[in-house]
Amino acid sequence: MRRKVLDVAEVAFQARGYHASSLGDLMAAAGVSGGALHHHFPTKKALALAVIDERVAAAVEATWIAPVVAAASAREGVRAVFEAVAAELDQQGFVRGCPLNNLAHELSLADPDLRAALAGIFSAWRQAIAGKVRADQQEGREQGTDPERFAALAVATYSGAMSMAKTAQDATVLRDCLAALGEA
Amino acid sequence: MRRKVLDVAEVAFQARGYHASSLGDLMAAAGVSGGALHHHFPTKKALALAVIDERVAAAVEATWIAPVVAAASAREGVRAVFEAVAAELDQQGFVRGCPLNNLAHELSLADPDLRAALAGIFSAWRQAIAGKVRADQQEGREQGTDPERFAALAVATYSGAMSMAKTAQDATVLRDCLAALGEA
DNA sequence: TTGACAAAACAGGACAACCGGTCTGTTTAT
DNA sequence: ATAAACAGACCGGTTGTCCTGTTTTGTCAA
Repeated sequence: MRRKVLDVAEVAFQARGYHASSLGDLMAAAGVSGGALHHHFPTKKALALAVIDERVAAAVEATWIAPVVAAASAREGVRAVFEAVAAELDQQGFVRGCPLNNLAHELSLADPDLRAALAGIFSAWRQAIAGKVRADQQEGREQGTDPERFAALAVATYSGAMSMAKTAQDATVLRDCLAALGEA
Repeated sequence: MRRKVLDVAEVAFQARGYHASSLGDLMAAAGVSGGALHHHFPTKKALALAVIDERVAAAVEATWIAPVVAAASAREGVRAVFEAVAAELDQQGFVRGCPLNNLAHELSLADPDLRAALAGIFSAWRQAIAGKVRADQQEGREQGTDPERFAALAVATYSGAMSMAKTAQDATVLRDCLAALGEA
């Protein structure tokens, strides 16, 4: 039951946003009653926090952190993620946007607890990339690059490109940005 | 009257978002009645379209397009905008986010007309930057850069950095990204 | 294994507040 | 005199929270 609600909320929050997803819609989609929903998540905010902590964090880990950590280098990892996401969006034919950025945009100014949870995920993401750059430097694969700044640029570029791709419903901008990063 | 409503809606939509800004709140803040509001904007969506077409477009023009067009080069213009925005956010001590990206995130999947209006602003923004790069190339100030890709990267990086700055309530990431763009 | 009991999970109704849109009447501007 | 602008009431529907009652699950002792 709890998992059904989380599954449904994760999808709805990404596709429509938090405010535009009513508890009624989520209950109907998950096939649960008000009593059951409120037993597991006493308030709508509690549900959002659970989605952020359990689902959004996991999505960033799977889409970004794990591939970068496992890649031959940070640059190779970033390139691979951009390409994988662009290919996946092309195949889907629809761009729902980045789960983290979709919620971060909507909720960062709305609630400090939600903002803190979202900020924590951004921070972990950036630290993972910066950590990989440092490992690259120690092993001679990279030099002259500031790890924190590289990480900030990678996360910002991806976040912005996903926003643009969502508005344009076209994943080409991801490839354009990757090419421009390679050139610059 | 009409202008008061637009003023108030522009601020509320940026600060809280469209769905979390009720017409009641906007009316109270603008000091107008329901009759007056609906005379000028028959539906909430019409109000959002007006804010996008008249206020968001103007903000992107003032913050980005005009300075880049007037700069010595596209790269100099991009640098100057990042720095100016970072400085302004530091002075404000608060990050509300980019008016275009805030609404684009919330509304792109919610309504095709709103998405089209937002996409149009992104497109004009990118074209202005790409056009400046082309002018630079013709006058020998730039070479070997793909104008469209450079523009995509500049817009994406700024958009992503503003999202991150809003979540962190800290403008440092704008400077980090600018420095990383300079290095890369 | 069974029965008793408690806790957890679930169903679904009630509630006040809120929402955007519709509409009639009044005021203001031309 | 007429059109535009404005006031504010009304409406049905929606919303998240709160709550009581019922069902299911877990635990324990006999």
